[in-house]
Amino acid sequence: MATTNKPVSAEIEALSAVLGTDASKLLDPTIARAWIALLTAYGRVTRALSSELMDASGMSLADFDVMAQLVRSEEYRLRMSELADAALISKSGLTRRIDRLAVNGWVTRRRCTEDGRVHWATLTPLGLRAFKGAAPAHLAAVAERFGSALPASEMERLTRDLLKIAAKNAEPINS
Amino acid sequence: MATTNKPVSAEIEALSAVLGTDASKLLDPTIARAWIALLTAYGRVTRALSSELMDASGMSLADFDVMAQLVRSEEYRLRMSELADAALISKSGLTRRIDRLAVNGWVTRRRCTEDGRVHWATLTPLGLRAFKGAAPAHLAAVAERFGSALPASEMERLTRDLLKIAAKNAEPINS
DNA sequence: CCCAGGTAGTTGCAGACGCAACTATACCCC
DNA sequence: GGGGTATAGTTGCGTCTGCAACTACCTGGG
Repeated sequence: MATTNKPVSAEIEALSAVLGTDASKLLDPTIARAWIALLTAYGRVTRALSSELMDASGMSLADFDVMAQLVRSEEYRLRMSELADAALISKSGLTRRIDRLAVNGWVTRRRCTEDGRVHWATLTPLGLRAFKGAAPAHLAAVAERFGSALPASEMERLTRDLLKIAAKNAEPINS
Repeated sequence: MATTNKPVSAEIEALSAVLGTDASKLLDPTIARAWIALLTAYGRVTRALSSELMDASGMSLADFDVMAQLVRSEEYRLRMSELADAALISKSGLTRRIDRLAVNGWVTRRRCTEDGRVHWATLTPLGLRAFKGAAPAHLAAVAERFGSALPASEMERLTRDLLKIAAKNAEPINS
């Protein structure tokens, strides 16, 4: 990664000199710049959003994502594995995240009566209230930190491009 | 976050119903889609790159970034705090990362003779060799997973957009 | 029946991160 | 030149993560 103040192309030039071969043949400078820009933009925005959300609502970004998935689900509940896939985290990560949300009283975990292997994670009324309390400020922060940088048409183009990249890398997260 | 298979706009619709107010006034759906696309693209690409790099070279993505910063620095060395800023991690994170790299013999840490507070992290010849060994495959993977999704002109536009977003969120990482 | 094999979820473990408090050094100014 | 302040780096601590091994449960074939 590079800071914004230094020209990113220098990275490739330095690598070229060191690698003995022409590094720009290994990684086109245009691509390198874009990749570093993605890392930088992602890192800065998520860092800021995460600490703002935590300060305002005592909720991590990952908590918010998980609860958002439950909010948009029927009866506010999902099976553990569905939820893990939707929130893009590992099964074990979800187990412990639900533990923490359960301690707060925001989510319950109940074994399914029809299939004993399945557990339902369900948003509680308290959890729903917490989410409703957190969402406005968090969504406003996304709009401010991320959304306000580009006009709408450009934002749509950005979406298309990013989804193409995502599509190129569509692999399941849980084995 | 959402999976790719579900229409992202559903997220906003579901939130609207639940939040009681019109969620699209809190977060424009265009922005929401773009934000989720960014999270998804970032998550998938870095996850894949990270495990490929680790398997091939026993090096984490963060290790690679730190070593890349040293490679492009004069005399292959940087002060701890410069390096932390350049690699976008916290001071304490860097301290421990350098510990690990030092155990591998890839980096040394020496106190500066002129200013006793300063410590220089220096890439060793062994570290340089490890980096040279890892770089080609890793850079090729970046080109494949990230770079090949878009034509060059589009990639440049993407870079400009991402840098605008990064610029909107330019805050120092270390207090 | 019951056992083999598959699926859902949890747990042990090791690695990583950041914040805040701490140590060590330098600098400044009276 | 001694005390206050600023800077560089490390450490204690709590938290988060994923992988691999494990438990619990279901299901289908003999």
